[in-house]
Amino acid sequence: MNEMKQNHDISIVRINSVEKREEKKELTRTALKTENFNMANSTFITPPPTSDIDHMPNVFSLSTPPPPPPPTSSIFDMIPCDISTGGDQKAGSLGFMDLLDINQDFGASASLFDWFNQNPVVGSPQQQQSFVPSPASTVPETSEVLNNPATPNSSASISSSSNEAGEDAFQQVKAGDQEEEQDQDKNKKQLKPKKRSQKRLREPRFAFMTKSEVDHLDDGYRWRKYGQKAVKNSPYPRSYYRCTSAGCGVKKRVERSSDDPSIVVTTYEGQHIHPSPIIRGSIGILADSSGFGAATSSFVFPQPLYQQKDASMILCPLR
DNA sequence: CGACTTTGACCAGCGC
DNA sequence: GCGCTGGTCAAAGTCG
Repeated sequence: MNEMKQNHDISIVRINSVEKREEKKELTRTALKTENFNMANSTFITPPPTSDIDHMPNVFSLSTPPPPPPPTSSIFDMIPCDISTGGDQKAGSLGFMDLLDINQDFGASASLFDWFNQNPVVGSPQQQQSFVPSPASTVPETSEVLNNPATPNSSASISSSSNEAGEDAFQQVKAGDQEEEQDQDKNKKQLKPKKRSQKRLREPRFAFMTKSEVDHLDDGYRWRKYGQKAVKNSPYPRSYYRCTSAGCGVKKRVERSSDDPSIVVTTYEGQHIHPSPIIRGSIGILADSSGFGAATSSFVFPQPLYQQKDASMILCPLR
């Protein structure tokens, strides 16, 4: 429980479903374009030298934070980060969904993905923030999450590569999702000849970093582990999980940061096509009130990781 | 006995 | 073409 009062870190990143290298190049370009968005009140991470950026797994521009949440009946403490003013970050009592402002109005968005789509980086420089990971933060190369674990103020970020190219790619992938799912089903059915001839398109991915003792955080969904691989330049293996719900192709990868073993990097890929089978606490309320978790929701955000005793996190916009 | 994990093998993509 | 790496498969093992 004390951990909840400690510094917590989590960052959430929307990952475009483009090939990793294209991602990297595009995002690098974006970062280079936006790296001068240094604001007086920002927690700005000094961009690395251009030559270093090539070696960075990714760089992201920070998406516009959601509008302030409406009054809520959540049983959780609602102490949302003051996004507009950079106010208190009383993360110790923040629920994960609260931190995400997920129980707020996502409008017509059926999902967080949709919401991200409808809320690209817009507006003033105060709203738009470049986010370039610190060179010291070398999350393993496959990690798409790249905030700085050592970011002061325990700040974390909802980040997205919300540049135009990224949006386009994201939209394209969304449009191709159904097709892809069908292909995946076909692949599953035609198991023996392990042919994956078609170039694999990536589903939209979210990644976040969690300070946690436990590798596999209980997010409310049921997962089946289907693989584990040693990660290059990291003593910690990466685990691969698939959602066990029939027809749900959501995957997640879990790995520990080699730099900070207390940080677990979780990457979600795909969209749940079903509500979470395990509704805890007020998440159901939150889900209902926001449309998240509804059967029609195309993506149900990971559930209350913060409720786990070994997990601690904070989610506030980096500024 | 079903659900899940472990683990070695396989495949695809990419860089050299 | 070859080797490396990430991602996935699937048989075997484990657990409740």
